[in-house]
Amino acid sequence: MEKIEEKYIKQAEALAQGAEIIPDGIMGLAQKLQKSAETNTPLRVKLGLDPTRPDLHLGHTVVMRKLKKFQELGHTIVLLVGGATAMVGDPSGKSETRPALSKEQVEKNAETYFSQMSKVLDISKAEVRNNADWFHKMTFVELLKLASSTTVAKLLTRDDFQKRYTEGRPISVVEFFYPLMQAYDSAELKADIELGGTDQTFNLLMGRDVQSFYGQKDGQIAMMLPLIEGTDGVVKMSKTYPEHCISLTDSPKDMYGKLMSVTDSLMEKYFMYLTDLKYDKNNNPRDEKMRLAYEITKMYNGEEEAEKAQNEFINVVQNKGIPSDIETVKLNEPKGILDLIVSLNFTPSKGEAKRLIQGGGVKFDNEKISNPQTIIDKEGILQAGKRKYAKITF
RNA sequence: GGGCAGAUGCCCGAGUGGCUAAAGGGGGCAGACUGUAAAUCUGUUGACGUGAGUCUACGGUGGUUCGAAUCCACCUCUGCCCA
Repeated sequence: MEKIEEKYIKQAEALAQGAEIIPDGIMGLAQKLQKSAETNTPLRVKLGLDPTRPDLHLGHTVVMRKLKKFQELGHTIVLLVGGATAMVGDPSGKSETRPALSKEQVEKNAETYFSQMSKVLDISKAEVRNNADWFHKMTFVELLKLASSTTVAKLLTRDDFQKRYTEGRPISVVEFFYPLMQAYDSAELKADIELGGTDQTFNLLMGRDVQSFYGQKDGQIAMMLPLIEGTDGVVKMSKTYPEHCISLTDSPKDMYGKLMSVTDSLMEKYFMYLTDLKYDKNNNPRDEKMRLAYEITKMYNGEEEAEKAQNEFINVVQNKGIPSDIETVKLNEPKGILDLIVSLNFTPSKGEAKRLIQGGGVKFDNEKISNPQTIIDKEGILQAGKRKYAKITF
């Protein structure tokens, strides 16, 4: 390895913050950076996108924020839309083969993706590719060639394959192809760096192997970022568990609220990976969490919305007030409380509405309703649970 | 091709003829408390019905039985082993 200049090491250190890099850690990245500068060629930094469910959540932004740093240094961001891989589905243990998406659907989802991503990155400067372009016309013989680049033993070293194999759970052959496809993309794109979550380690490294199999000597390095846990603080934020996700398309109010419901112990991580702020453990944790929620809401919705969301939270949650934007429902005649709750979609069934009442979760004009037979025949504010309100008028 | 094991509610998982709308855990929802929608504790978690109760549900289809998630047959899917 040739001598690497100090400034590239510094740059690599800044870029690598919080990430794990294979091979050669920071030096591996520094080397890439130096070579890029010497040859005056921007690095090609790849990120794969799964177009099946285009909603981005805060977990995705960890990687996107990193990409942005590369972009700011003038490198090329290559966004790979997995139009073909979407048909396979990344092995996640419980995944099944996903339904094939039509070209139109993929494009539509990709659009949704980009509009959300542009809150973090400059999409117009990114190179966007779709692996359907090469996989859809790959011949079987070419596929065999790709398959010959690896072995079953090697694929089985991947954590979740190994786990499933030893536990006797199913592994579809098609899932075996997923890492190979992702790796082939890297060869096709001549990627220098590929970003992903730590769960992508195997796939990212496979990219190097496949690149060299196709004669690219200086293969990509893999940059892994930690997965952040969802609002429950246990399971990673993932589309598989939408209830724990904080989506970029959540309303500012929801985003703020969900952030406030994050387990305390997770705050430091959120600060580090989702914002440019630093967690101050000397502060009251609640105030720190409010600072966090405000900052992130601001990043994706602007200052004004963040302000509103915060005020709303203080009003509704901390002071147990009534939300400012509640729906007004006009009734023509008196209505039973159960029917009313269901018709407002506050609960999916009358049984559940009844349970909610029995649990003490329903109030009308701030008075607890305990009889499920109650008839609502006057104006007032109906509250079901802690988040659902409606103003009833006649 | 053959043998064995398995498929249960949102998820995991117990149950092997009536006491089972189905233990337990997770998650969800709610209540209490609090420094927050955190943590902790408690309750609740198929639908309809005020209620008694009725209906739907344990991979699918049939069958045995007064009665089946539980027994039988066939089918589908999955795993393991043998060839």
